[in-house]
Formats: sequence, structure tokens, C-alpha cells
Amino acid sequence: MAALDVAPAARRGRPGYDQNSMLEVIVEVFVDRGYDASSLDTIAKRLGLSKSAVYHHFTSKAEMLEIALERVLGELERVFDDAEALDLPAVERIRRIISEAVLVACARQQYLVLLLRLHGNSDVELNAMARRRELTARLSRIFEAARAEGGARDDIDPALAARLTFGLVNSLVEWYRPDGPDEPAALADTVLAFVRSGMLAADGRGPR
Amino acid sequence: MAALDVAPAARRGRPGYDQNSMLEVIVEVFVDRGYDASSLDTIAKRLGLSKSAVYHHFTSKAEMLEIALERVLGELERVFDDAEALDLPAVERIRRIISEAVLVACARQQYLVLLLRLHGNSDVELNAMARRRELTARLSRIFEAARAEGGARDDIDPALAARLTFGLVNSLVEWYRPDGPDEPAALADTVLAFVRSGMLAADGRGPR
DNA sequence: GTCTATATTAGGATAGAC
DNA sequence: GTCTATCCTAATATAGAC
Repeated sequence: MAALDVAPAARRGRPGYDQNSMLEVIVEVFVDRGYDASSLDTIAKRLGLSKSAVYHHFTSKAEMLEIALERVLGELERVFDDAEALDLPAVERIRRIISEAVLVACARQQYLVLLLRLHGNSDVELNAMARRRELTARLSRIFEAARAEGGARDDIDPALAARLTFGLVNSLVEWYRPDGPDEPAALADTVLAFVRSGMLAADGRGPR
Repeated sequence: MAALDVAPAARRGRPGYDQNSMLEVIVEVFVDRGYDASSLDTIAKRLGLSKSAVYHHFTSKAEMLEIALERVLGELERVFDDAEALDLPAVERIRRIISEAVLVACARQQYLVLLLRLHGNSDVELNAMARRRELTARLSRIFEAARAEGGARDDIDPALAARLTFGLVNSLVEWYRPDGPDEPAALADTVLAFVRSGMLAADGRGPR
């Protein structure tokens, strides 16, 4: 899994922003205040530029959103592509997807928040929401396969399992902080443990 | 050609809105488009009123948000008050809180979405976010007690357990539909099953 | 309680100089 | 690539008639 690295930092001074390094700052503003409440004035100030200078790099506010969403959606889709390419039991594919998705959630936290908070107020948003739904559908199909193979509990609907599982993973972005105490890899293990056997202690009657 | 008697009997199908019934519609708009992207013009149109008429019932857009947030926060706080008042093992209090919180999430879905999407752009938002954090802290303390009593797994930090559990419950609002196939009570059971013993099948080695 | 009309400000986006 | 100045629209909110 390559390329979870953060984009290269801005080149020393204020001048010489490229689109990538600007995007990091812009996404920060979007996440802080919400996309709709983020004015270009605020964005420009945070970048230390004028509004016009910002428009030299992006044709519109919507384009900023579009590029940011592409980044996280592309990575998540690749997680699925990779897992589905492997010849493994479905339950093992699920584990890999969850684990990798947690890592993406941590590495691209802000971009993921953006995706999760969309409302469908524009074509850009509607398009991204459709791609997000497709990811859930893919996970749902794998849960279905896992159930057929005896790897997932059969008393929970696969679609529901997929939604709850993504709900769990996605909830990380609410509180995860890159400079906090939680390591992404350890978080992935915790989430896996939760999905595998829940949060409460054994009661002596086995995992059901 | 004066249009003499255009004066409608003011029966637009919904005469006599009170604040409560207006709020239902307003929250719908807020959820649809996001609070910041919801204009009073849109709200007024959805209500079948003019903007001024809306201002007769609410002093500002922020007040609409404040009242809506109070509704869901009040109910969630009551869930905790009730559970904490009972003399029960902590793990049982957790079960009740989860179950009741799922019911609130379903019954007040739209109001909860509003709470979950706040950004802290105003005092109203900041205040509600603080109350939300306090709820998570309360759940964290009960997980701590459960662990001390041997009711929760000891390899997951109580604060993390609380956040993941709320993440799971809160994720319901993303897809739950009151007129859909899922019954709130059944959903509560599914979430409880997830929290108790995970999503995957037993592997013969017990719940850990 | 509801309307029309309007004040006022903020926001997205562009023009054109340097 | 960045700036200042500006256009135009839409947004919150108010005034005052009925």
C-alpha cells in the first residue's frame, strides 16, 4: 500500500504554493468550518494570499472540493481493488479492508471528513456520494460472501453489517488526532477486535 | 385591473403553524442541505410562508438551530440520567444506554444529524458540542466501571470504547429511514449484538 | 400572522495592473 | 503569481402595511 504519505509541505515562504500544498490548508478550513461556511476570504487569509491569487490555482470553490474528494475516494477504492484481487476467504478480505480503511481514515482524516459531511448540494457532491455508496455496496457483497462461507454471523444482514462496520471506521475521524496518543496501526487492531468479537467481556457462553 | 380579492383565506394546507410543527420542517431543510447552506428563503418556501412570517416565530436562524439541538440533547441526557439512577452492573447500564440511544437516534434522527454535523461556528454550536462531549465522557466512565467489574474487555481503553460505541450508534442516522425496513427495536438489538460479540462468526476460540 | 419591499452585508468570481 | 478594486448575486434581517 504505497502513497499514504502526506503531500509535501509548502515550499518555504508563502509564495510558491502549488495546488497540492494549498489543498492541505484549504481542506483544513473546510473541515474547521464546514464547506458551506468556508468563505474564499477566509481561505485566502489562511493561505496568506488574496482571493484572486487563490483563483489562480483553482477555478472555483467547487473545484477545491472535487479534487479533495477525489483524493480520499481514490484511496478507498484502491483498498477495495487490492483486497478483491487477492484470493482469500471473504472474512480475511474484510479484515484487510477494515484495517486499510482505518489507516486511510487516519492518514487522510480531513479529506474523509469532507466526504462524510456532504449533502448533495451540487453535482460534485452528488457524484462523490454515489462513489461512497458504491464502496458500501462492495463491502456488503463481501459480507454476503463471508456469510456464505460461514465466516460472518448469519443473524445480521450483510448490508447492515457493512453499514455498521463503515460507521465504526468512519467515526474515527470525529476524534482521531495525528499528534494524539493513538497509533493508526493500533487503532486498526482495536477496530478489528471490535468487529471480530465486540466490546464487552466474554460471558462464558462464547462469542454469540 | 386590480386583483381585488386575491386575499387567500391563509389556508395553505397548513394554517396555524406553531413553533414545534415549523421546527420539524426547518430541521428537514437543515439536514437536507446542511445548516449553513440552508437559506431562510428556502426554509420559508418549504413552509409555504414568506421570510417575514418565519421571523415572526423565530428571532433568527441560530435560534432555530438552538431549539432543535436542545431537543435531541435533552433526550440523550435523560437516557443517561435514567440509566445512572438504576442500581445495576455497569455492563447492564451500558446495554440500556445503547439500546435507548438507538431508539432516540431513530426517533429524532434528523435532530441528531444536526448535532453530529456541528462545526463550532457560533456559541450555539460550541455549547451543544460541549454537551455532546460530556455525554461521551459519561459513557466512558461507565465503561471504566464495567471494566473494573469484569464486564468489559480490558484490552480496549474505556474512552476509546465509548467513542467507538457512540460512533456505531451515531452512524445509524446516515442511512436509517423511518419508513424503511428496519424497526428501531430490532436495530437496537443488532447494535447490542455487535457491541457484545462483534460482527464475525465464532472461530472456535471464544470471543477474544 | 402574514405579506411586500428593502436595508445591509457577505460571498463567489472577474478585470487588469504589476 | 500576486495584488487591488469591483461586479453581481444571494443572504440575513427589518419596516410597515393589511
